[in-house]
Amino acid sequence: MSSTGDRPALRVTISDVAAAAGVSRATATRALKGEGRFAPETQERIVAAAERLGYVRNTMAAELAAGRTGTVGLMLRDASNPAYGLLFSRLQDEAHRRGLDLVTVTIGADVQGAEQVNALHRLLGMRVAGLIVATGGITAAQLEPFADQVPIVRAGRVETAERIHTAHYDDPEHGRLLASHVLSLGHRRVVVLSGAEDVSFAEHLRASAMSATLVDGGASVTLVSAGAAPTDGVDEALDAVRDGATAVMCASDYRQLAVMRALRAAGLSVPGDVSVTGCDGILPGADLLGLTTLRIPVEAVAAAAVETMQLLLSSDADSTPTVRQPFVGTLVPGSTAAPV
Amino acid sequence: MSSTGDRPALRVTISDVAAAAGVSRATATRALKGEGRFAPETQERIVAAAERLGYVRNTMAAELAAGRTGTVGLMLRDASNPAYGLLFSRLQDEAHRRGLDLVTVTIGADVQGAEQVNALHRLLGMRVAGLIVATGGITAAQLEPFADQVPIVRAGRVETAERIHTAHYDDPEHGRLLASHVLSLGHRRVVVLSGAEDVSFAEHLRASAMSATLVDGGASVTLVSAGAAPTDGVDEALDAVRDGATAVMCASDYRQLAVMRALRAAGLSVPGDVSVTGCDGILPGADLLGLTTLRIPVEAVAAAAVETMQLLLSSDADSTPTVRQPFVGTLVPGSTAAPV
DNA sequence: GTGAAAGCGCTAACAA
DNA sequence: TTGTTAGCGCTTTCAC
Repeated sequence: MSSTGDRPALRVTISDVAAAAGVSRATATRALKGEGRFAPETQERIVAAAERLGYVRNTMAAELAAGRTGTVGLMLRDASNPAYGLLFSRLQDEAHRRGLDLVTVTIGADVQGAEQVNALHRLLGMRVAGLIVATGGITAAQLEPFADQVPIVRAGRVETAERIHTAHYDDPEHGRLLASHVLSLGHRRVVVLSGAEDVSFAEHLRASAMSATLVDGGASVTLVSAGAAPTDGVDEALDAVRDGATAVMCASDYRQLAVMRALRAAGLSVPGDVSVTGCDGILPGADLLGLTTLRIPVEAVAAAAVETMQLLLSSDADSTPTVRQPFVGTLVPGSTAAPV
Repeated sequence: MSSTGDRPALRVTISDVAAAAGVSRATATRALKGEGRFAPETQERIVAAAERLGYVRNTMAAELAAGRTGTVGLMLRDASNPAYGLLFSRLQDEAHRRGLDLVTVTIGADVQGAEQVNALHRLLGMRVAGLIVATGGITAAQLEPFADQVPIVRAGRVETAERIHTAHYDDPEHGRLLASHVLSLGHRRVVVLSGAEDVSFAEHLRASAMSATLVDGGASVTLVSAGAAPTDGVDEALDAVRDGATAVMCASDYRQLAVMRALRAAGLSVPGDVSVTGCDGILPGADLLGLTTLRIPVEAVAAAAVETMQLLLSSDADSTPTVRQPFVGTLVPGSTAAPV
């Protein structure tokens, strides 16, 4: 970028406005913010001048001088996943409703590593007033050092670290609900298809709970722990089906779709030959496909996360005990799972 | 990172780091940035001190002092729509690939109005180096005053205003491609279901092109201009079908889903009784539903938008002619549209 | 190679 | 009611 010298038009400062209105900078500040004391007609003049000049307050300078920040930072995971996109949207709505300004940075493809820390630093560097973390990619260890500088709320994923608050999906319960449903349909030989623990912690939690519940219910379980791609592990799942399994429980709707594609390609019918379930319930059109799934409580999590943040910002954060709120979604029985 | 008792919980400034390393602030700045002159071993000491103290540079102060900003602002529309979620994701990826930092603000539910301007000001207030606008909700008139202060690239939607660059979907062409497909299947009585012009400009463009192409092809067209909700106008579309129309062309996949639900509820089969098409092609699972649609070129638009921004940032922006790049997607013939 | 000093644009006491 | 005076944390000449 070029050095000093040229004159970007955006350099309308409050001094310009003050000069144009014939007052001091301090007065201009007050009038523009509508705080403190000033004559109404002075304000009019100042506001008019500001508008005429196209003045936009320099937030950096303002917050630097004021020593505080009005915005909350949001760390988001890749929004190409509709579940995250929706969470993003709802967080934003809720923040807006509560008068909080959100600024977002997202994490690139590399699940962990420098990228994450970089994004975190970008936000912290802005001296955000609080941090909402909606990505599993960043670890508690990376977050914790900053927990006493700024309130941190994790949204979506559970968190065990002290001082980091959460509003999260009750993934184990989701797994249980789905498994109970499958059991109630009479299935006793079930494949559980999930991302590995380090690939998707949420899927891991769901799958573990599914397996446990199924086993408790007297079913035999084939656990397929796969990679991040939805198609990973699908072949193994199909093998198990050919081997006699009557149901495939997927830890996410993405995997469920992949399984259904594969089954279709293999000439197997759903739910005739095999029942299939997923989890998330966010996909538009899931109803038309008849997906058996569990709708995760995105709205509740978003609302709770923002509410908690607001609480932390207004109260003496240090004295607030760590907030941990799990939310349970609702089972969506579809036509992809039927009695055995 | 292990915890230490002496960690200063509150803001560590560069002065602290400098003091701890026994140098001046100026030296600390240089060493930390790796620019300018400094002794390697001095740098080591400074970096070590910074790490030990948990120093995070205050971006606001840094950019204020330096008089420039390294980040590009992104204005985004509600990401609960997967098409926008994906665009968001790809813009982010591309920016990262090119070493641009993106900071995002999104627009709440109110399609136009103060909210939009507020978001715009938030970004401008941060003195972002550039602006990528990925929401139709903000008008050229609102953008234009700032076009000579900061480079602006609109992503996704076409733009006619001078000085505002674009990388956008060629919606009219998309409409044409879909309509040609429907014509080629032999349909001559077609319903076109779209959001009204002020509700979704993209849908409007597509629908207009569809209608024109259909009429040119000798078909008779019933144009249903509906509200924002996908279910709006569906009843009218169904009436037209009962009246003899053999195809319903929807301006978006969301509407297509709504139509298919309604048809199913009405006991009509697709494509037996009526063919249906949509547009977007982003929905996961669209293939399983057999949706006939058009996959919009999200990746290309994102890449072009970011590339253009980078160009504008590095070149003398004022002398760069307005860049306008339309991108055409690919037709996805599905099983929802069949010969008449 | 390093430090001293002068701000960036704004806000917040405290005077006037 | 308004202006004056200090900075916020950092960068950046320009001497040393």
